[in-house]
Amino acid sequence: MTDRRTSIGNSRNPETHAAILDAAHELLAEHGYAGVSMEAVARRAGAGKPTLYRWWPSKTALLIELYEREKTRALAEIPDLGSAQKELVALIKGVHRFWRKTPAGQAFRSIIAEAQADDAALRSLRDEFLPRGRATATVILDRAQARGEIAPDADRELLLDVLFGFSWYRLLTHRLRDDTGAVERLVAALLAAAKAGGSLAGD
Amino acid sequence: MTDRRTSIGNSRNPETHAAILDAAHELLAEHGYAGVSMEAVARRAGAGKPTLYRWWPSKTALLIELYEREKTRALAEIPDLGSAQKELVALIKGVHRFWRKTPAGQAFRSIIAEAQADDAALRSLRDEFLPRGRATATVILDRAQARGEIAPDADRELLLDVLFGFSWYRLLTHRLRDDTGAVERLVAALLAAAKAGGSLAGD
DNA sequence: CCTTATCTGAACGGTACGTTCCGTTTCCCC
DNA sequence: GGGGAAACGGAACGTACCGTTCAGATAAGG
Repeated sequence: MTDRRTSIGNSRNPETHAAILDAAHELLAEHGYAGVSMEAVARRAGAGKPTLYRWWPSKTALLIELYEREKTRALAEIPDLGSAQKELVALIKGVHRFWRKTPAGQAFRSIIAEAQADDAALRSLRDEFLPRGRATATVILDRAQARGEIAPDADRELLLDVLFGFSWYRLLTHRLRDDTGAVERLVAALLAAAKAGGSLAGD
Repeated sequence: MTDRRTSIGNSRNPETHAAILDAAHELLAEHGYAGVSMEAVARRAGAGKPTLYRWWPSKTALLIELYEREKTRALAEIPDLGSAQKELVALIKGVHRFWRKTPAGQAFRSIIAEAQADDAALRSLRDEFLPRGRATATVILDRAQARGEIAPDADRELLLDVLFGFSWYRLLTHRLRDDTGAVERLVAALLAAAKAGGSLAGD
């Protein structure tokens, strides 16, 4: 959108790269999912469509890179807060805030939506993208197990499925905001079950 | 797809109505979300596009009607099974089976995806479609409260958000199948919390 | 009988997709 | 210093779908 850009020769132009991600960022913030098309991004970025397709095979790939960029900017690791309750609540609420305050929420909604129409996108979402996002939670659960806050045989995957499922549900129905302590109570309930070793423990 | 249909005069032709829903059903089963376009449905049904748009303002509306039709065919009410645990597990597993065995799962994925690109579709999904689906669960929770299985002030909305959030997550990541007793354990954990009146109870 | 509403089919302008070709720029290597 | 090689923007292409409009045909209902 600024001055004219062109090739810088034999290698990739980082300005072009940034301009395209910035354009996607702005379109996402202004018009949501529907406003983001490869054509619109190219127009806004002052780039050629072949340039987009040279670096990103699909719109989903572009959105994923945008999401990761925002993530490293806005989302920090969760430090040791003394209890799994506090840490998990901080994690979930941090993610919700991230989704609300940045275009990342829009991007993520788009990525999920796209995955429902494209099998390859679904596999990449489930097998590469989501596991990366679970890394922070895994650290928290490791600490919790070391503290003895959850049983050694607790079904951690199920616990995370429930927490992220809840988050997805709120995101996809546009209800991230209604925080009447729901996250706190949900985490408390799940931790209680995971500690007892009864219900959320391995089968 | 069968013989030629035409107007039957002054009133709506039920064969046309059925043929369009059947065509959507088949396309959904064969090609998933991506295979369903208003054009493709019209072609397969041997119908005119104006006919589709006369009765359904959007693809989402068509998919919702298709979903409801399948639902009344495949999904029954949950009878009194003696415990909320059994009933909720039966409900959730029934829904998962419904999503797996019929095109309804594809339809529902499409409806959710569409809602991420269209605000009107999102509102209709959240404020009309989903509440209808919660009716069965509400009956179960009423019985549970009458039995004293969950506290009178339990946060029923949160409980359902968690259960359906989990189900959505599994549906949208195409992992409805891996039942290692996950549903049973999740329901048990939530019911325990809702009975204690501590964590899942009203704030 | 004739208004009225339905149906199919064809066509329209608009948007986006993903690709191809072109001419230009500049680095990298010889 | 010269010559690929690869990147860049721009234009155009064919395909697909969108949602709408028009035409022509059908047949119920008053």
